Amino acid sequence: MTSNINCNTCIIKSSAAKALNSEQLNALGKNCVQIDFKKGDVIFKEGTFSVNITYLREGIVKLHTEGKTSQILKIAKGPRYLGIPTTIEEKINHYSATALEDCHICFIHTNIFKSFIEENKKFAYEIIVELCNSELELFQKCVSRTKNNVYGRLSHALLFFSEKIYETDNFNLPLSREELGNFINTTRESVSRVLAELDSKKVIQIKGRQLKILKPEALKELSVI
DNA sequence: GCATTAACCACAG
DNA sequence: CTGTGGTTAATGC
Repeated sequence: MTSNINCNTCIIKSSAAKALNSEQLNALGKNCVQIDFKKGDVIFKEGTFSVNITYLREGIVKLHTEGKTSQILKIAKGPRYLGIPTTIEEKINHYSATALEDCHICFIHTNIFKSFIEENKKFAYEIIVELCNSELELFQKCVSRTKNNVYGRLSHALLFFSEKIYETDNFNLPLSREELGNFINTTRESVSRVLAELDSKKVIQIKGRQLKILKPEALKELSVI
């Protein structure tokens, strides 16, 4: 149960962890736990105390706010870190993470993570790169949400799932209509209507959550970004 | 004014 | 949880 993890032999290291030497990887193994989550499981929750950096080795999660007006902030696919902004210099999680598919997660003590940043330049640099990518992605999303109408926002989201998450034109949507609405700032009714209309125009094929993108170019035209 | 967009509500699968 | 229809408020032309 309390056996240490061997991070030296991990084949799904983050690009930052690849910069660690063997000694540091041993230290990392002693200061983290790996936990498997099932689809639908809560990984961490908004408002709770947090002393860990969360590393999503494998799987897909949604980062979201709690409450009646729940917003989906981001959909993330492993490998990548999840909780850096909500853990560094913060005691309380500012958002929740829920598994959309089965996930392998490593919880890493914030202290060892911080010490790596101090003692290993390459590690720190790779963390900055990841945070920069994340910010750019959010800027894009921000523009899409501000400049696009419902068609454009949904098109953007469908392309995002297709290109960034599943890397195929044919996949199952990981979200309900309601959640999709929360993701692109609209209502479940609008999502239903737009999906039905795109289907009737043969831009996509939608059956329940089964989605096939027939004309990605058409979706790109609907979205300004 | 008139048309369009999208939210809100209600009700039926 | 979804799909659809009616209603309505806001916005653009």
